Amino acid sequence: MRSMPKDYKFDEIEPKWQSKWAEMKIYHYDWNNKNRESFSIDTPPPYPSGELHMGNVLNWTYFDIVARFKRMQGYNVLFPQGWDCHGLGIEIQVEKSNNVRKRDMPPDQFRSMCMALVEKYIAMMKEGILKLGSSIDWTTEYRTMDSNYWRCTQLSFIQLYQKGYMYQGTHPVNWCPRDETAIADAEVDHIKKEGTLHYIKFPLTNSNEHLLIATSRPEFIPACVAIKVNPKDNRYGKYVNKKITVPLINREVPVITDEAVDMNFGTGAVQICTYGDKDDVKTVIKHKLPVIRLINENGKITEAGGKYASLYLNQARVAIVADLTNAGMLEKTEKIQQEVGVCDRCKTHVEILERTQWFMKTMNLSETVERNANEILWYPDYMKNRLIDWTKSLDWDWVISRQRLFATPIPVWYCKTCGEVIIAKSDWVPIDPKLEGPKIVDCPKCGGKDFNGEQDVMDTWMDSSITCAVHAGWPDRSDWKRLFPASIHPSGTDIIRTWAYYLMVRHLALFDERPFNSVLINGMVLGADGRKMSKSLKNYAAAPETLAKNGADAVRQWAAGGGATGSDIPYRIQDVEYGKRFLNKLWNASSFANKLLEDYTPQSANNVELQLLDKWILSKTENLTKKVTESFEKCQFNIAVEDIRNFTWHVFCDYYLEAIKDRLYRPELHGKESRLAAQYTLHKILYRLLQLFAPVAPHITEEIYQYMYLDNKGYPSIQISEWPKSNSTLINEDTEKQGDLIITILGEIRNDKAQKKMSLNAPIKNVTVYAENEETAKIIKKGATDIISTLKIENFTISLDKPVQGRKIPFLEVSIQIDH
RNA sequence: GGACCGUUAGUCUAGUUGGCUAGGACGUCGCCUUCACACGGCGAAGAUCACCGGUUCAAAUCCGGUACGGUCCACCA
Repeated sequence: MRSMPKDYKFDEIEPKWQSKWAEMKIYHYDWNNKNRESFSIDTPPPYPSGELHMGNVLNWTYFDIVARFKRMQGYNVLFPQGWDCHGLGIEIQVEKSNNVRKRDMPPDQFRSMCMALVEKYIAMMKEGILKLGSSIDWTTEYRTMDSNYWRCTQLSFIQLYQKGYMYQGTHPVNWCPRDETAIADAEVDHIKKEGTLHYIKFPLTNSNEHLLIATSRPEFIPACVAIKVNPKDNRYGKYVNKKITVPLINREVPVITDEAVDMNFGTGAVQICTYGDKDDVKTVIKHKLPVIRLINENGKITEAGGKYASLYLNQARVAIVADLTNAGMLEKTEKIQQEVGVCDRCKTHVEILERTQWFMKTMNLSETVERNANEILWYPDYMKNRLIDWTKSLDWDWVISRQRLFATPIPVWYCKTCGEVIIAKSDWVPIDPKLEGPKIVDCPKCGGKDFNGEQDVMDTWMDSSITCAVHAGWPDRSDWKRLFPASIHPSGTDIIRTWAYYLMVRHLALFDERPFNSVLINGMVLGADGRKMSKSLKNYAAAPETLAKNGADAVRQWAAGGGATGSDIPYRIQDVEYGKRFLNKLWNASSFANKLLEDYTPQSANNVELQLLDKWILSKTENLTKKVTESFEKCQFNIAVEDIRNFTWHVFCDYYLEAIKDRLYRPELHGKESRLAAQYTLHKILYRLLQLFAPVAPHITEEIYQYMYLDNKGYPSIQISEWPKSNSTLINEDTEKQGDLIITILGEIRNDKAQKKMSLNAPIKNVTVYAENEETAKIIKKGATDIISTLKIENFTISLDKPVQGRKIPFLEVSIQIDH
């Protein structure tokens, strides 16, 4: 035991331990150790988008607590870290910051610009993760843009193709005209917007009558293939199966019926265009209507648009509305609130295009996904509904091809002669078919010798939805199943429908096994005002600044204790400051205890006779241990943190430490045995509190451990000390009740002093405690010295007579009379 | 429109198998410069636990309904 400095300096101690832990290699997963059970964390590979934000802080704190807790419990913990590099986000930022367009430059050059930006962002985020004290095994670090990761992603594509899960097809897909790529449903956001509903006359063919249809997208009139009405709509019965002439382009289309048509919206007559929205897609399939390709990849009208060809959609809209007005076909317009699909990266209005794409068959996995979602553990449980509901709501297979540059290539070629699809062999990957041909000479079908490499690349989620297998060592380690399925998969409420879902379908399809056995959900970080945290709302807190100012252990307490797991958590600086003050309290209490234990050796305290309050706090500590362990097991970090802090501060410091001071200072009065018992208890309790708090605040607990317990306990770090098991033989309800009685009496007398505006240190002349029965009197007697010495009482009497006056303690069988 | 979550003191929040005399933090007020800590201690005020009904000896907690807020999903062309 060494003496401790007066103040706790987090800015010196936290970095010190962060580097020492790395040197000690205590975070390594030990492949050679087969005795300890494995515990694997499916760490999310974050999208490098700049500096670490408070949302990351929340997530990384959650699963770092799990990692540290499990390590102390003796598990062989795998805590890897990767980076999800590819994607539109980076491409858009590179275009903006360099003022370039990716189509106007060599793809390789653009790719390297992307990689440079990603590396810059990774460095920023990594710094933040390190400063938070995350116990990551950095030897596992990977990037999805690395060739080795490409190999994994491409290999999984090949294997899924072989299993019949990957296919090429021509179907309508969501399309972002700005980014010129297909996107999946999960990448479409919906925003509320004011639109204009146009009431347009559609003349009945060979008649003077006309149908009035209402549409918010008149620009799609050239692609109108039908008009639909509700079969129950009496207004339109006579038009059904008749032909209508589409205005401006004079094409004849049928009037069809569909029960889905809302008779009360607009005019109850709807134009079906290919494709104005997803509903059109359904109608076209259902009624086998023809498809007119009105727009091309960048949102311009095609030849099919006649005189409007080569206009952008919004230009065509203006022209068409003008023409309709001139022709007297536009009856009126009105404003409506509508919700439109936009690209989640660039917020451009999403169109629907029919183009040949690669798909993964996911629809037939929905039931399996649902069953597995029900079988695994969710923290909190109700979050499973998010995945199940999403799975049930899907109606298209997953489109996995993208028309982009910064992504994993699809390892496929096409024979120039016969069009045969050549899928890469497993040992060809990683490979970029844009740069290299297939490793065969002749087309296996026609013998042709020329091939076109696939230009499309994979959806970023194709990279990140195999993390569970890759983390475990697939495809290179034969024993990767030791770590698969992952023990825990952390996910935010916002990415359940993407990451959790895609992980499920990919692994189920590839390995016929679910990827993880439990899911830990974090909510979103809100600003102090309860709204979503964002720079534009001015409620943004910068994580690096917060960490630098308050230290990781304080910020981690906010993350762990700021609210229930899974719920959104506002960022409150008061919570962080409270955490800081708690650390200060813990430090002071520890350095005080350290002083009181200077002459103490645990060996000397064998069979020491414990006093009531010693047994009392020992019993309470065992109960605390039980409760905290259970809370950590259930990922209820907020409950664990609150229990540990309240106990440490208010039970341990305010009562126990105060009560034993006199026994420690004056052995001549209380006896050496009593002093030793207090030291024994103090030594034991503080160690337990440090251990319980170590997963939440690893730095301060380590520092104190090193000063006070290293020699005695022998673990090089408290982080690998054995997690305490609650010792039920020390739990005694009677002892706790008796101790509580003493504490209550102490409190009452303190209260009396406070009301009389006395200093707590001021001596009291007489205190008489009236007990209602002998049993109570006996208990009070056991704690009498603690009461007397803590409160400086000169004459203390325990009486069995009924009191006439004095303080009556509610719910207890005593009352107190005090003279000062 | 559907699903899920929430509604607890001035503010934020805990309360997960019903036993609560509703816990904590911030803020407010009063007292205490007590030999670990004023980044402290002791205390006070402040809550009809959204509302209505039900089950129960007992409900913040379980059930049904209503209102308001949030999130996700689906939508009106």
